[in-house]
Amino acid sequence: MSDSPSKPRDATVQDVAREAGVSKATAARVLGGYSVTSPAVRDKVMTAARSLDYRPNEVARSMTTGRSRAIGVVVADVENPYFGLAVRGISDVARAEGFDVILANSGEDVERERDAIRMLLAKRVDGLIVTPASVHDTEHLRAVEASGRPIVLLDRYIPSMSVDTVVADDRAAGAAVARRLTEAGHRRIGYVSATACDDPVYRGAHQLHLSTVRDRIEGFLEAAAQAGGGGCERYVRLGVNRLGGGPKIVADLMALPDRPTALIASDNVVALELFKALRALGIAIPRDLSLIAFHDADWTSVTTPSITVVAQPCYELGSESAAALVRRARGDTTAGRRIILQTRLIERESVISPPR
Amino acid sequence: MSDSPSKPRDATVQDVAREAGVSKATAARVLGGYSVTSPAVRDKVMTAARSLDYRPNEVARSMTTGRSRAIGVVVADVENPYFGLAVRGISDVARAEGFDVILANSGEDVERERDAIRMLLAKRVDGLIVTPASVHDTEHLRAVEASGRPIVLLDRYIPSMSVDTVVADDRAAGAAVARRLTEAGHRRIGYVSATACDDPVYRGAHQLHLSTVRDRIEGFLEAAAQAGGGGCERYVRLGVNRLGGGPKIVADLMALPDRPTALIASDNVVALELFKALRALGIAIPRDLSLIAFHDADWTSVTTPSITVVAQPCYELGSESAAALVRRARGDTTAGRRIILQTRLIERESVISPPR
DNA sequence: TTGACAGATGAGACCGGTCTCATTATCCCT
DNA sequence: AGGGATAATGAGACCGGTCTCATCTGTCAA
Repeated sequence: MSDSPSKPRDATVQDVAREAGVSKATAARVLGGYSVTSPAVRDKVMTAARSLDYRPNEVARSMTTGRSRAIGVVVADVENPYFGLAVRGISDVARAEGFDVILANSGEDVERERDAIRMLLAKRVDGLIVTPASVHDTEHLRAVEASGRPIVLLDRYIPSMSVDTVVADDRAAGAAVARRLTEAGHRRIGYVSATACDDPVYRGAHQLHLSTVRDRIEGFLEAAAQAGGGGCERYVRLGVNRLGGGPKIVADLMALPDRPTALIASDNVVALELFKALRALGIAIPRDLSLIAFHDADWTSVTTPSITVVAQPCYELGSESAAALVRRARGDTTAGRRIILQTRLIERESVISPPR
Repeated sequence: MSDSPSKPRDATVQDVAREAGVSKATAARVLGGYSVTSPAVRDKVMTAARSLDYRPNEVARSMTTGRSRAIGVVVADVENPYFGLAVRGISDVARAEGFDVILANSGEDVERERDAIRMLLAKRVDGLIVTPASVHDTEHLRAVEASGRPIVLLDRYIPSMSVDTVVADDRAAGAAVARRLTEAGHRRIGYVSATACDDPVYRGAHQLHLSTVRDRIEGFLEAAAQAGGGGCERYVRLGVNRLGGGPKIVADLMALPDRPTALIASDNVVALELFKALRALGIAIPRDLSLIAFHDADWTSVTTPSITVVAQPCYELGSESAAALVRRARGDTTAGRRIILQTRLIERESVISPPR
């Protein structure tokens, strides 16, 4: 129908070639910047290209080459600044290396993760960076590995996969937090995570489908036990979802006969939930209860009291994984490596000795 | 070199056709789900496809069709949860409508915005959603509009462009904030924005290259003046960057002979900066100074005092823009519309009457 | 002068889908 | 039984690049 106004079909190599009076092959050589051409021809072609406002069609280009100069990133939660920072790390490195970044969001859902990977592969990205939503549900990840397309795991490792993986030292971080608290005198320490789980009561590491959470809890429990804080398993709570659940879990913990004297929040969203719930119950931090949170979210320094946190190398997590992926995309076929970055405990005001 | 192990080149329509014993055209019909085929053939082809683990090559597909069933999103700052939420709104709608989302980050930088748009167009996305980094530097956006590819502006409008635009009612929001403060008795009200600017002193709306900031400030100044708070222009400060600058700007404002009795923060990052800087100076909120911030970031409810904020319809900003874009991609050619969503003031504890 | 050789260009196949058009098989009706 | 409409399939062009291979020209050494 009304197609007359906006039909100035994009200029193609062929069009440019005609305008410049050379063959399609020659024009392509100039425009694609490959092979050799004479300065005179180069000039003619570039002039023609400009006058026709030629823009290369990446789709056609990547169909023939099989490569797209793009890397796909599947992130667990775009809304979380934690991953936002990692994405910036990825973008910066990718850009510097000449790769575009295509970002997709899984929302911690394996189904959507699968979809996102399918789409990215269909778009023929040169490689994938994924924060796997589950250590258990991984055939789709293995399929990528098997297909020979590079894949890098970000933030969470999968024990049975040997692809490049960039993670924080979560076990050490969990242990460091436990030590900080036991040294302050705490023996009954709780751990609260957002990770969804059928059963909010901790029954063992096998329930956990994220390596980060699993490692942190194991590191914490082990270090706590060593320091005389055995049996903290009973203070581990899972599945604090964003839409509440915090108040109930906090109330439960606080109603225990031997209630914990310190709490560890697995990420900044959980920390916020705990903070609110504790305040609502009239439990003062740190007087009645000490608190340490994972992730140095900017706001944790501004609450009253400010919150002692584990700072994680988010940006580096991203930049290292991008660097690894680029190496692979360029042909590196050495064995997969696991890059483990260190965390850092930032002391603030939310930890003191337990009340007697 | 070591190419022997991972060379099982992906199966193509041709391969499936051969395996199923039909022509390439027929196999394509079945696999592409178009035209008509007999149930028997359909069966044979699907079986063959499964056995060969066929996956369609979207690149080839979109080369012939010219469409990619993907929409490109250029967001100003992935790290900002404000946009994170909007992205979720976009994703949800896009997904429901059968579109993939390709996300790119401009970091509020026009140059990167241009790059991102070039890349997305080269990938032949079916449409673009952009949060323009500047109202002034817009030829690349106009070029998209002129090319006939749908483009929707998100969060910020460009007065001279008539494409679909989804924004919050920033002018009304600015006015509402001003009224809230003047009704509490404030007459000297400051406004602090992160928007970069050559000159941190406000000289007029023309310096501002973001419609959001401009509208908010204009709405604020107008409403303040009406209520007897004229001359607040001198309390407007721009360019609080993330890496400090907050302390200096706050110190400057507080050193003025007639220092402001209330401050408005243009977004939650600025609010955080102000909060820290004020605390460092020993200025108590709300006793010495009232504070209202834009964006209901989750942490604003947990500070002491909690912060009165303007809640913005982030998710809806995203979902509406995606809906608009999908409409366009499906062929709607009616005139561009501007969709204006309302904000809401959430009362908390950071506003009281000014000290005498 | 001639032949080897490098540099520059052209012709055309190819990537993996979609889609048009022609052909064949099937069915229904008079 | 014959003819026209319809359904199902095949053959092959096409999208816009890349890339191989052949051709042509000019230079230089023998």
